[in-house]
Amino acid sequence: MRRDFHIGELAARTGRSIYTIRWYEKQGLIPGVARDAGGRRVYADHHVAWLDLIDRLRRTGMSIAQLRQYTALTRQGKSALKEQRALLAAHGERVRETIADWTEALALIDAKVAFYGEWMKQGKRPELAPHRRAAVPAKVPRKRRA
Amino acid sequence: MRRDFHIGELAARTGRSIYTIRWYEKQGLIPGVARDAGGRRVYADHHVAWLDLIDRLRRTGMSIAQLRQYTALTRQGKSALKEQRALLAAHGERVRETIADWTEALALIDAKVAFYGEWMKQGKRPELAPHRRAAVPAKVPRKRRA
DNA sequence: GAACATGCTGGAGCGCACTCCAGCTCAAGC
DNA sequence: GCTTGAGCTGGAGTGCGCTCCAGCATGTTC
Repeated sequence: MRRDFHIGELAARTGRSIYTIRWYEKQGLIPGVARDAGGRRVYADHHVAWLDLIDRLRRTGMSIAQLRQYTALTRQGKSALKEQRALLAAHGERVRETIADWTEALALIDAKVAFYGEWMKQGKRPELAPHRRAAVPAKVPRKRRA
Repeated sequence: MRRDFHIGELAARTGRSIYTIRWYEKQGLIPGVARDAGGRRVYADHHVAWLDLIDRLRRTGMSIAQLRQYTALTRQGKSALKEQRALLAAHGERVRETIADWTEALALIDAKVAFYGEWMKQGKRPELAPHRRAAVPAKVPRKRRA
């Protein structure tokens, strides 16, 4: 069974570039990276799993800064369990909100696509374009950049 | 009833900054902006609606470049209806995929939060951490930066 | 007609998340 | 023992989407 390996294999197994992995480490997102006699980084299977988790969080909009915080908490282990949980739960909440937001947007997009369909079918513009009546609240400051 | 207004009011009514509005126009995202005698931009209510639509699309991950394309198509009016519809439908598909992706990620996050809860309750790490068994496909090149 | 607000332009700057390079070391295979 | 390949470092560069500024023109109020 495989024991450990170098950065090239980690890159291949996670789909991230070697550059990115080194950069992530520099940002404090990859704890527990040993070096071999020649100064090369040495990884084990759990690093693959960790990078996959990181990737899930990144892809759901978690910033590098928050990821750094989370990583720092996991480094503290058991003593910071509560904080680890809280951070992840908060992120989950943001994800839930975003999904709701996107779902709402999707309804609008679908309506507009249907509207175009009608327009094409009838050869003339149907009454009241959907986006002209959409009561989108105007002043709300944008919370996330999804 | 209100007829038209200047950039300050448009900014106030859409929640975007004056800078952003001017920049959007430079990027070709705001068609039909007239000028008054003094060279100032003049807007009407439909610009508010348009900016709200733009915002919906932006917030669901449409890039400025795609928005530019879409705007160009709407400028062509009826003759490009089919393309407008296709572009929006394609975006809708991407939104659908992203929602699915995020929903999947949310399940993982919730599982991990629950795992932390167990750990804290039992005082010892439960069997098999969820992210260590998650069979995330590794090599798939990331398609979007959500 | 002076003061103040609002708007204009071109262009510089910024924050984020990478991405890449030059120049070097080290290890393994022939 | 020499070539080849993989990895190392510090630092520069990139793309995106804004954000802001200086310096100037115009409009409004008193």
